[in-house]
Amino acid sequence: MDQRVAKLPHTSPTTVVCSGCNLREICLPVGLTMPELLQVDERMVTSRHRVARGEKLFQTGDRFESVYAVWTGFFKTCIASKDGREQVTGFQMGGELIGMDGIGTRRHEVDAVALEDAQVCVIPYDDLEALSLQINSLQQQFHRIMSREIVRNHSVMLLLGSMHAEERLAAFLLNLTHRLQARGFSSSSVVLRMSREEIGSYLGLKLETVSRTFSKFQAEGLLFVRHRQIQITDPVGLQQLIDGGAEAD
Amino acid sequence: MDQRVAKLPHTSPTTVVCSGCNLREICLPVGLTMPELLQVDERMVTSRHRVARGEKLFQTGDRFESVYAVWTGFFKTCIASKDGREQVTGFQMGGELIGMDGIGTRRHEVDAVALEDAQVCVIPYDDLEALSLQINSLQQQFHRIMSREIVRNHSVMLLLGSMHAEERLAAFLLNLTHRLQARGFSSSSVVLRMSREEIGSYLGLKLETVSRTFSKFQAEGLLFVRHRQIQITDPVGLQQLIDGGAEAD
DNA sequence: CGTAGATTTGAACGTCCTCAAGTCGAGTGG
DNA sequence: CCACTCGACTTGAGGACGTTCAAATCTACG
Repeated sequence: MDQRVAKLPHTSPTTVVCSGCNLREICLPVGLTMPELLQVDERMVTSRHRVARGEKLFQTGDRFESVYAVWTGFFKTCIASKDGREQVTGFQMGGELIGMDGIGTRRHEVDAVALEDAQVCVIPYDDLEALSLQINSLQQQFHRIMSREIVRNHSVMLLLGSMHAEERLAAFLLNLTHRLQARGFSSSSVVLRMSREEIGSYLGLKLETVSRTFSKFQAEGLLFVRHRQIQITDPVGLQQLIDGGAEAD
Repeated sequence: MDQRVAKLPHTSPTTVVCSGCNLREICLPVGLTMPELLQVDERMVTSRHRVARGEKLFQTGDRFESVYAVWTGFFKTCIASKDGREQVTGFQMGGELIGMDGIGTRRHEVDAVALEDAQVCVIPYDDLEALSLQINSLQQQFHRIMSREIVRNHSVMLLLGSMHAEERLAAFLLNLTHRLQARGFSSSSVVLRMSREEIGSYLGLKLETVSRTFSKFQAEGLLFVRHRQIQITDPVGLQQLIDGGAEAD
């Protein structure tokens, strides 16, 4: 459970090509021309790793060498303070980048755990930096991704700092469905890949509160819950819950 | 109050040189060699803006054109949701960069407000990108700064998601004093530049709770409070408050 | 010196947490 | 195939922490 997959012989030497990847329109190489894409294929030595459910892609303190693009599967990233507190800082799905936390210190500052069997593209950071110096639009895209990560963090702060339990869970669900929709999945039917406790950690709530809030949403006709299977029947209602939540202000 | 300073004729055409700046060791150009620094001076057209206390350097929705390095003064950045909720996402002091939120969308995603009369170095983003392509260590440094911003956000999430009021305020104060110390100021005597309400917004607490917690800290002999003047007498005690806060886990 | 805004403090309330018990479902071995 | 077991989830009751509402105090600044 605590052995790192990066050390296991899961690396596939198979030629990994961005140019032929179905995720290239939402992943790192968005906006690159075909010649640029081919350069990326050739010079950004990209291998793939498999990470089994429950295993870590990397953990806090590991030397930082690569960033990872999720190809298949689903991850969480989390930090733990000395005294055992854990905070989930994000959930990542296909086309999203993991590991940028390590650039600053050259050590990873979070744990990245696969919530289901997953595959990631390994992007050696030195190669990425080197190629960024030559492909203008790659540099731009990388900056955009980091910037969006910062903005995403801000909205989590807004959520944690000023929203009530119901608003947090509603915002979480809508964010999840929007991202799934962008990947061609149903926006109403979701199978959660994470436990109530992990959702709670991300949202700053206890698992019981998450569970209760799901039940309340169901009682109010906003969705159907059955364990990790969620059917959202009233996304507008969920959105209104968020928008109207601070009218008193 | 809501007019943007960027549009006012405050820009100083005075030659602004990173190579001669007292903050160059903690600001963007950390680690650059002198020749590289001179190139930055020459090609990263850097002017300065004055921003009066209470005025905005930029606000949400403004077109993104530059990032800003705080030279003097003190800022807050915050986001507002439609329904009037406000969340302070950070406080910035000398040597820290503001505006990276705008890279992703080419629009600023936060408001940046001066909490005291301030001066910032304007770093046109196109110039920064262009020069990053030529000065390897500038690119690296910029990536490091964005990465650290992400990591900082993570620790705010930990704070908001799993800490109690006292722990939050203790963590806030220690973070502030550490940053002031790195800039050569006393780490025990602090003049807060922000109101209780702004601290509360950052920490996900109401201003009354912030005030009460300050009073409690004083009663416990951790510090002296007198309005915005803070004397920290027991930083170790504050740190223990944070470290020991979740022993039950 | 007066006023507006910031801060402090008190009391009652509400949301979420804690603790606890019970339910459900997947995987396992008989 | 079914009973068993473990972990995940649900639900209830009581309590804690932080909020809300209110009033008093203080400071800065014109």
